[in-house]
Amino acid sequence: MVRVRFAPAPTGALHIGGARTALFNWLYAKHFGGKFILRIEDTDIVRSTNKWVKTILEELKWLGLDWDEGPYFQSDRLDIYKRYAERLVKEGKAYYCYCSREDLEKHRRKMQRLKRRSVYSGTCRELTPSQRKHYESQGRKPTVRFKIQHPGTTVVSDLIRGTSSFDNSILGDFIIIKSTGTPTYNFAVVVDDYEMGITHVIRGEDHISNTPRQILIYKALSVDPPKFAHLPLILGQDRTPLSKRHGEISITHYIENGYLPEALVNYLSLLGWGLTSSPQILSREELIKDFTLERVSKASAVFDIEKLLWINSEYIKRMDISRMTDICITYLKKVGLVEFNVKNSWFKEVIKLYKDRLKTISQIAEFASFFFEKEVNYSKEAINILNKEGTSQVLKKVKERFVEQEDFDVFSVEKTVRSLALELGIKAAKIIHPLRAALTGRTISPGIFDVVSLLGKERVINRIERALNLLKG
RNA sequence: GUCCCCAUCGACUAGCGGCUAGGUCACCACUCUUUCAAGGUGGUAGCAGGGGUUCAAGUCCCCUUGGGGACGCCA
Repeated sequence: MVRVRFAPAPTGALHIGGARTALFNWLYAKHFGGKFILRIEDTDIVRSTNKWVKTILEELKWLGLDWDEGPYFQSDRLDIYKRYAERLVKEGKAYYCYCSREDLEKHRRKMQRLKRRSVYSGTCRELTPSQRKHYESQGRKPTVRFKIQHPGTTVVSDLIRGTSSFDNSILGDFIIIKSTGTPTYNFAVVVDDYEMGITHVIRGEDHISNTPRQILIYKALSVDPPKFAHLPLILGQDRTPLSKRHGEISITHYIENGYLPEALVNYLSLLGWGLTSSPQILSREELIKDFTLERVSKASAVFDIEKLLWINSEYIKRMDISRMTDICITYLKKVGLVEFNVKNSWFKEVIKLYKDRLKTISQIAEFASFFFEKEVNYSKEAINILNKEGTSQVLKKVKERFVEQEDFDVFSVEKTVRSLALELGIKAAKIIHPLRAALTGRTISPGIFDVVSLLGKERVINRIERALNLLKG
């Protein structure tokens, strides 16, 4: 049975990279009918907060990455780590270290100055009982360090990158329990992954150099390590690791700005992974069916918002119109553009006009505002069109026709405008452009006959009158 | 600095010794058209460089270059 986990630290919102890691774990579990476990790694007491835990859970739920077990919290499991650490000390595989942070920092700086790799010097490796007693009497709180066996080599085999070996001497005796009694990342992960029966550790490439340390802990504990798979990193446009500098990277931002979860999932799945036949739009089911770690690429991938936007627009185009309408109404209410009692059937017609034009749901507010606002705001370009010679004559004529007209459906409106153009001996465009400017305040809109029809007789006439007044003044 | 990893169009990728190096986004042109999108058609663009191995190298090996990661009582 495949058991995988996603283990975020609640020190910030879920970001693009974390979401991708979660997604790949989730896909792997689903593909093999295994379990996806959520574990919160909150051993950094200072930076971890409950607020972020809540945010991360919400973001995962929005993405549809439901977990089968958890969330487990490492902060609830401190006794377990302590027990394992004590066992290692008893077996001579770990030891208490009384070195102060200052001493360690000094050593680190010295090694840096000498351009040497900084590894723990092993000062406390062979303390005698009386030395320990002496330190204890000074009130020093020890850390627990893992004893690295060297000489020796540790081989890491990775499902994505094959094997690579590390000389143990570069590892250094690392801390597994902090002086506060909480475990460090490397130790807690191993204990948890073992206790939780994790079979595959799928995580970011930045963890690759932690892996030999973790393997040595598994060995010391006399248990088999899980299989490892390190995913390539996600980079920004400048090929440095994706961060806030590159723009919005929190999932919350994408939730709030009109992206669809299935679109984001689809895009994320394509970052560092691809099919032989390369369709780009893949449903959740197709992803689950086709996902394998063998197809994950080794090279890091650049996050491309343009492609995400394209995928999002594809999902918008394919979306059921009723659902689309609901989502848009919810969004427009949120930004205060529409009242709470909007007429759904009318609204649906408006949304239909924009379905093929939106890249994000939030663009509806920008593109269609003139449908919802009482007063039209005229853009500079629209005013230019209105100011063209003969415009007011044309607008007056159209207005007259509209006043007389009973039916305001799209066909009737189009017929009216086109026959007027014929009568006046001008091109329909000569009427359409001023009309658009007058009704929408813009030079860009969906088809003008749809706009006229949906705006309705009263508003259309009012707006034309207002535009005419504007021209006089 | 040391260790580890990586390298196909601007971006994501297909390719697992024999392809005119394929697809998608973006870009450009044309088309449709009342504007803007969407749609349709076509196009520009790539194997980082150098050595090997082989009848044959984008594909295997080595070196160089470039990029990244790690070197915390962060995870």
